[in-house]
Amino acid sequence: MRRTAILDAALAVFAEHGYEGASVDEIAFRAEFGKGTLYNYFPGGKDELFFVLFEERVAAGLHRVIAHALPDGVDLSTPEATRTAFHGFIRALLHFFLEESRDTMLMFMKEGYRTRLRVEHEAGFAEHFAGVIDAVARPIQQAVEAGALRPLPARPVAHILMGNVRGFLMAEIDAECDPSGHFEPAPFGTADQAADFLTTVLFDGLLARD
Amino acid sequence: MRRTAILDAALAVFAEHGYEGASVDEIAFRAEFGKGTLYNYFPGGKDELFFVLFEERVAAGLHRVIAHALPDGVDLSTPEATRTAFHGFIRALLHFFLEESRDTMLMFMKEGYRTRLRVEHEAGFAEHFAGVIDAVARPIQQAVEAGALRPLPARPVAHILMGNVRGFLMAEIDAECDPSGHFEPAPFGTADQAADFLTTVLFDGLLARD
DNA sequence: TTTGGAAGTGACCGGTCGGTCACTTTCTGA
DNA sequence: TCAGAAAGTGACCGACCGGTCACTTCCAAA
Repeated sequence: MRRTAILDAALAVFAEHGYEGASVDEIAFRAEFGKGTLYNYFPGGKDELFFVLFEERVAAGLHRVIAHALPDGVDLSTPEATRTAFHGFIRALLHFFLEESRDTMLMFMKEGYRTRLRVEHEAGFAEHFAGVIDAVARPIQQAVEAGALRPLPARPVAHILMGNVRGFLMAEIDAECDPSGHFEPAPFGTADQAADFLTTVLFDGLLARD
Repeated sequence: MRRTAILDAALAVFAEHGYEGASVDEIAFRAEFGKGTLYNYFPGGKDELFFVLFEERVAAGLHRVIAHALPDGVDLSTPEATRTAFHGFIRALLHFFLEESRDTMLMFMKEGYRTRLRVEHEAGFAEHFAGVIDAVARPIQQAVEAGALRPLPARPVAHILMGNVRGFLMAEIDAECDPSGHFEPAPFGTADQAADFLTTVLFDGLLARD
């Protein structure tokens, strides 16, 4: 499938150089097609490539992880069950981005903010973002109603949760992009250790309990 | 002071368009100088402007807030005192970025990741980042040793804390850049409400307590 | 008033990049 | 076999941008 090959190449180039730094020539070269062919498949050019990638790789990947790790009917009736469920979710997110599709993560990290700047696609991006947050907020709301979580508004909590995962991934990029060692040691350890750590901080809280 | 005028203009343009989108012509135009003058003051051009701004505005501002809100000798002997101290710190950070210097925040948010990509200045950027994290980690370590916080490693906790502030600011940008209303309502409320919310999540934890 | 250097300037240069389109190659079905 | 359509191509174009430098303006000291 030509389309997929072009998207793969575009993802790799966006992940490596960011949106501005990516050149359509390089994308076409890596996909082993002429630039004209690329424009046959994506008349909108660079812009359309970025949007489609965000839609089909980033947003779709996130929804897949959410559906798998926090399925309808997951037990959220007690604090312990809720903690376990979200611990698994955080771990699944980290594994997805770090291992399954690293390029997706890099594009997501480096260019996340850009989605707010492109007026043409603003509505589309906003829809995807809101969809992800909503999908995470739903089980949170459920757990709040069951008395398993503090009575906090669900969407802000979902923002916080996703923001912390994002923060961990940023730190990973730091450590990776820094051969001189200024950022080492990697602040969170492995993906599993990071999931444990994030879960402890977010669900148990930083304050000591007797 | 010419230098300051140029830096002010550069900060405004970087905040508005990001690093790639900013043109040296526009910076010179806004500073009301010829482009040549700009190169007299900053021979390194765009790159040097960005680095100096990051150094003198972003990093210096963060250190000022830290020194003011978490001074040496602040009481971190009990969970309650620690919670109060960091609540004040989070509030001070949000106020600094949202009210005192919005452009600084925007540049910081939009281009934070870029600092990892510019090899020439990598060491300088890394030093500033590490310095900020260290300054936050120091009181955290103190509180951990006093038994006020869980026995978690201080630097990762500092990362988490700063990452959450960053996440809130990102959400603010979203809400601000979205006239069509897809992101509304602003997920965290005012800066003070956001500080309360973040403190609750991070220090008390999400799980319900009987 | 003169003068020499410091400060300021913007037209210009080389290079890059997104996008186009006239042309070539490949496919298909009659 | 062949003709016409579909798919593929890359040289080229115009726009833009960072950085330069020969020139002008300013100013302070003599």
